[in-house]
Formats: sequence, C-alpha cells, structure tokens
Amino acid sequence: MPQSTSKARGRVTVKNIAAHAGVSIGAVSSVMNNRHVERRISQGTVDKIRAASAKLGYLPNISARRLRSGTSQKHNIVLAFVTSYEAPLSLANHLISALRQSVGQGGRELAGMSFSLMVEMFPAGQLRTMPGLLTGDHFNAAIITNTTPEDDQFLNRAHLPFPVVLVNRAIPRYSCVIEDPGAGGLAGGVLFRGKRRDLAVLHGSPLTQTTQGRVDSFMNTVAQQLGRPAREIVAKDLSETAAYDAMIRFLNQGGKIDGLYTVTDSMALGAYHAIKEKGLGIPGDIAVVGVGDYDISAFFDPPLTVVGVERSEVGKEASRLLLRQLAQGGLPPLKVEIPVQSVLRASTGRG
Amino acid sequence: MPQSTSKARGRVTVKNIAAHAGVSIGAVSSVMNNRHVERRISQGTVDKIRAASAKLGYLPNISARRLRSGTSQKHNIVLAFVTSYEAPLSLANHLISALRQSVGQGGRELAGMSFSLMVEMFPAGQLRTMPGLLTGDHFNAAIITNTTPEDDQFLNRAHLPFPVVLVNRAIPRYSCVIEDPGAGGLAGGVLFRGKRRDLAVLHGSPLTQTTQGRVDSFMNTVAQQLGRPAREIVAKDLSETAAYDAMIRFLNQGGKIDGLYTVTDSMALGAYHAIKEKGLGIPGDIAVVGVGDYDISAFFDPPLTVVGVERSEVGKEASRLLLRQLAQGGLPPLKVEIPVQSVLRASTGRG
DNA sequence: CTAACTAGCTAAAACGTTTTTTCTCCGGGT
DNA sequence: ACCCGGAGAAAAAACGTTTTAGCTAGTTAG
Repeated sequence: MPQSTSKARGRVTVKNIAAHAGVSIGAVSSVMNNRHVERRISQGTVDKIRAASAKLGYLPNISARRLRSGTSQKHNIVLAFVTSYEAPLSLANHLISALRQSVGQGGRELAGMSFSLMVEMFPAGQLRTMPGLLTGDHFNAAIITNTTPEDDQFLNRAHLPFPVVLVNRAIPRYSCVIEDPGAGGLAGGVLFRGKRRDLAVLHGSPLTQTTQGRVDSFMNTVAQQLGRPAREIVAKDLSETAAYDAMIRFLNQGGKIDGLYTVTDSMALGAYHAIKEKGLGIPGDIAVVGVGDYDISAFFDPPLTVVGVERSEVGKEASRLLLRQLAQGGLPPLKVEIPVQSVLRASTGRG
Repeated sequence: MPQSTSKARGRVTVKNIAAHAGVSIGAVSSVMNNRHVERRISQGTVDKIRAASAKLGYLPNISARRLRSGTSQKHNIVLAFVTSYEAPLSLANHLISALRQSVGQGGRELAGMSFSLMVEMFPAGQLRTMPGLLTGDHFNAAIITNTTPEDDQFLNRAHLPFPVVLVNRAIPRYSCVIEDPGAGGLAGGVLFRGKRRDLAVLHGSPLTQTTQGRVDSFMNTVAQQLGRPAREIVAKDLSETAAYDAMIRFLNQGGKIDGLYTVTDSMALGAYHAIKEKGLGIPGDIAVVGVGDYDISAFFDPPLTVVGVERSEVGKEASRLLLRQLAQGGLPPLKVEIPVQSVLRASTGRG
C-alpha cells in the first residue's frame, strides 16, 4: 500500500523532484511536458524522474507555467463573472455568451490580447471573503451580480483594484447595468388594460434591490391608476415552493384578486400551481404577469405574459461597459438602464 | 479627445511604465498596489507613475502577480469545469457546489492547498481549440461535460496532461460519472405498470451519448415487455420548440399512443404543449415520463413523472473522483454509474 | 562636527516554470 | 596525438511581478 504523496510538505515543485531524483530542474521540466525525447533525456533518467514525481505527488504551479510559457504571446486578460452560489446560473449563460462575443469582435483596443473567462462564486452575503477580490490577483476585471445587501455594503466601502460592472445593482462609484425601474409599472399597466382591478404583487422576503424596484414601481402605478393600493403577498423566498405556499395561504384566507404580478417567473410557476389547485382559472379568474427570467415562460400553461428585459441586451451592455473600462482606465462610472418590454401571452388573456 | 492607451504595442508591463516615468520598477509596483504611503513614495512620483500608467493603459499580468504574491501561501490548485456554450448551465450549479463542498471537507491529502474554481466554455464540437487544454497551463484538473461526438473523438485521441473526469460520457482512458444506462428501461417499466401499451420515445437528432443510452434502454425494455417496438418521434434538437413541432406533426399524422418517454424535460414541456393543444389529456390520454433534468419538473402541469439521477449525486461523485486523482496520480480510470430513481407524479396518473 | 536618523528612492532577490545555451564525456576518424 | 560530433545533462536566462535590503542626501541630535 503506497503511502501516497509521501511526506511532501506543502507544495512540491520541480526543484524538489530534481533534488529527489538527483537531476537538474530542466530535466524534470522536460519530462513533465513529455519533451524528453527531443531533449535527449535517457530512459533511465526519465524513469527516475517519473518515480520521484509520482512519489512526491507533483502538481504544477499554473501561474508559473503561464507566466513562463505565455511569453511572446499576446497579453492574457482574465475576466471574471462573479455570482453567488445560491443564484441560478441562467443569467450567467447569457452574460458569458455576450462577453465572449464582445471579446471576439473587440475593436482595435482589444487587438493583441487574449481573454480567459472565469466564473467565480461566493456564498451569498460573503462576497468580501472571496479570494482575489481585494488583492486583485485573480482577474483583471469582473462582472458582479446576485449580491445581497451585505455584499452591496461591502462593495460600497471597498475600492476594488480593477474595473467592475454590476448587474442589477446600483452602487455609487460603480458602472452598472440595471433593468428599467419601470418594469413593475408596465406590469401594472398590462393588468389594468386587461380590466383587472383587484391587483396583488407576489414577492419574496427579504427583497433584493431588483425585486424591490419591481415591487415599488408596481405599487406606485397601481395606486396612481386605481386610487387604491395593491395587495402584497409575501413568500419566504423566491422559490416555486415558497410562492406556492404563500399563494395558497392567501387564497385560503379568502383573498380575492383578479390580477397578479410576480417578481420572478419561478414565483409565477408556484402561484400557477396554487391558483389551479384552488380551482381558479388563468386568466379567467386571475391574470398573471411575470418578468421573463425563466427561459421557458412561453411554455407555462397557460403561457406566461412577462414584462422584463431582453437578457441578451443586459449581457451585451455589461460586456461593453467592462471592455470599455478595460481599454481605457479612469473613466467615470456609467449607469445603463435596459428598457423593459412586455410580451403578452395567454396568462393575461391575450396572445 | 485622448488617443486612448496610446501606442502601447502589445502588453504594457511595470517595466514600461517605470521607463516612461523615469522611476524604478519597485516604485511603480508600490503605487499600483496603493502601497505608496507606507513605502514612502513622494506625491510627485506617485503622480508621474499614475500618469504614465493611465497613458500606457496598464493591465497587470495576473499570473505573475499570483506567482509572486502567492509565496509562503498554500499551493493553489486550479480546478476547471468545462462545458459547451450551448448547454444549459443547470448541471453546472450542482457540480460547482459539490466541488466546492468536497474541496472544503477534503481530507489530509488536500490540507495545505487552496482551490480556485473556473468555468471554461467552448463552442460545441470545438473542444480541441480550447486554450490550455493541451498545454495544461490553465488548470490542474478538469471536469468535462456536454461534449459532442466530435469532442469525444478528440478526447479519445488526445492525452490531456492533467486529471480529468467526464460527466455523462464514457471514453476509454478517462474516469467518468454516468447515469445508470437503465434509465430508459425504468421509464418503460413505469409506463408499462401504468397499463400503457402504445408507447413512443421523443428524442432529438443527432443523439448524444447520454440520450442515445436513454433511447436504447427504453426501446429494449419495451420490445421485451410488449413484444413489439415503441415508436420513435424525432425532433430537430432538444429544445421545447423542436419537441413541440415534432409532437404536433406526429399527432397530426394520426399517431396514436398512450405513453410517451421524452429524453429531456425540455422536450417533455414541448410535448405537453402539443398534446394539450390537440385536446388530449395528460395522463388521461397520454402518460408522460421525463428524466428530471429541469429543476422545475415538479411544477409542470400536471407535475412530470421523471426517471433520472439525483444530480447532486453526480456532482458529489465527479468531485470525489477528481480529487482522488489529484491527490494520487497514476490511478486507473474509474467508471461510476449513478443509479436511476423514479419520481412518480401526476403525469403518469400517480403521485 | 560627527553620529544617528529619516525620506525617498533604487537595486536585487525571489516566486516556479520553460527554454536555450553551455558543458562534459566518450568513441571514432585522420 | 588531434580534432570532431553527438549524446546526455547541467546551468542560466527569462517571464512580470512584489518585497526586502540597501543606498544617498538632507536633517537633526549630541
């Protein structure tokens, strides 16, 4: 039974292996890269090195390797997409594709540089513990999203040593891409024009910056158009299950509405379940509007009307902002609002 | 209008800036890291350096920075999750969380090393063009998934210079985690026990290794239990829309079935749409079984019965395999099959 | 008027690689 | 005996940083 990786204290480098095998560092490197034949290393030496490497458990240092062998290549830029473990990666897909595309067609500024894209995740609320954030030794620029209020506070205080673009968060000194704050208002309008008069908004607790905005503008618009406030139905979180529970509770308590706005599509799905279970019809009894963050909202039954941003637009803008800051430092932060569009489908009786 | 980043040919290093500002390299570094006060750099010099840096457009070399400042720290291992741009990232969430957890509780082998997790994406079929794959200068180990047959061919020929675990692909020389190949059979059994006798499988074209397996075992089981083959309904791809189209076409041509197995949940959703549109009931007229790859299959209407693997299990096993190979090189490849479970819901008349 | 400090900087070492250059043998031709 | 060529390996240079030690004026204390 091999004692595995032996006593190798901490890290094992080519130097350790060289010493252990009684050869030079260069020889070890050649063998590790399978260059031993063209470098004319004898079989005996190769075997010695292989044995030492296996015994000590060698793992190359990626940074050193890149540093050395990236010579005469282009400048390699590391871009990070930073999100929390808890958030779904659905937006990530769009953002990453957009980033890659922007990078691909990047103008003269970007010529002569190659890009690596990494996704770094942090536990919600613990952004500040993410390695490389403050030291700047993990990436050259970052798109940060799905932060909690705690994380926002941290960002507010911190001064990150590289360009940053926030998505769906607005914090002073940072460039950001956010959805048009009027999203909720648009939803209210859709329901109002559909002759719905008893409206409610279904949201989670605590509210994130984005969902807060959606709720606020909905409430304002409704109050203004109807002269009385909409109901608020509060779920534990943003999950389907929580939405279902909250909705069932609301209906059981005799809550009567004919129009519902949910701040995420996942909540709409949970609400659908509850509404149907109580024998009510969509949109007959209750019209529902979501926000278009699920890619499959068109396949809900009935298909879900959504008011929301074109997510590929968010990605495009975020990449553009990031690359702009990368190409030219010291620019003032920019705030881009992505306009909201409504897609009318059967859940509001149209489409 | 500033000419932006000036003539800076290729990469700009601290050395360039130092030369441009007429100071030493060390001074530049100190200023770049905002250490100028404790390092006692005069304001004038700081300004000169800042100006030169802005003019030239300095971007630090991350590799060099890590190499240098990672000293006396633990050995930093870079783990990559490699997937195609086209695939949904839903599995990624599970895998990344599992990896992180395994890493967190890693045994004595892993003590004294820190881990970075990166997600690298490649255009489907172009895995071989991914930088760092063959040179091994991007990560120390990788989990690779969502490869196309072309990519598989490449993997078959190539000899990657680091530990690799494949997910849902089996290729000689590699460790892999795959779902129990009997998934389709289980689906057939569920439908059979539900007294369904006219069965079909809905799949995309071309078949991936995983969906091929699902189809095959379904067809085999059906042929064996019923004595006659199931129908095959072939969609253009795996999307909801393609599934909807294929299903509508099938029903329009008078196709008669009472049980349907779809090789992905997205296809089930498209099929739902088509079935309902033709006035048929689920499960009354047609029972449907999916595979549990959408997180929300429980919220389909009716909730979708699925046969599939526990995805957190896949993540756990893949991480385990990867870390095992990382801790001790030269181990023979291992093939782990994750057992399939069925979750009975209303789409097959139970639950 | 020298000794000791300080401010402000430069020079140099180190991080772990890869690659190129140099060195040392040693067996054959003249 | 002399040079030559080649195999095998060691030594050294380089990648772009960060950090530490060291140097030089100028200032202050004794």
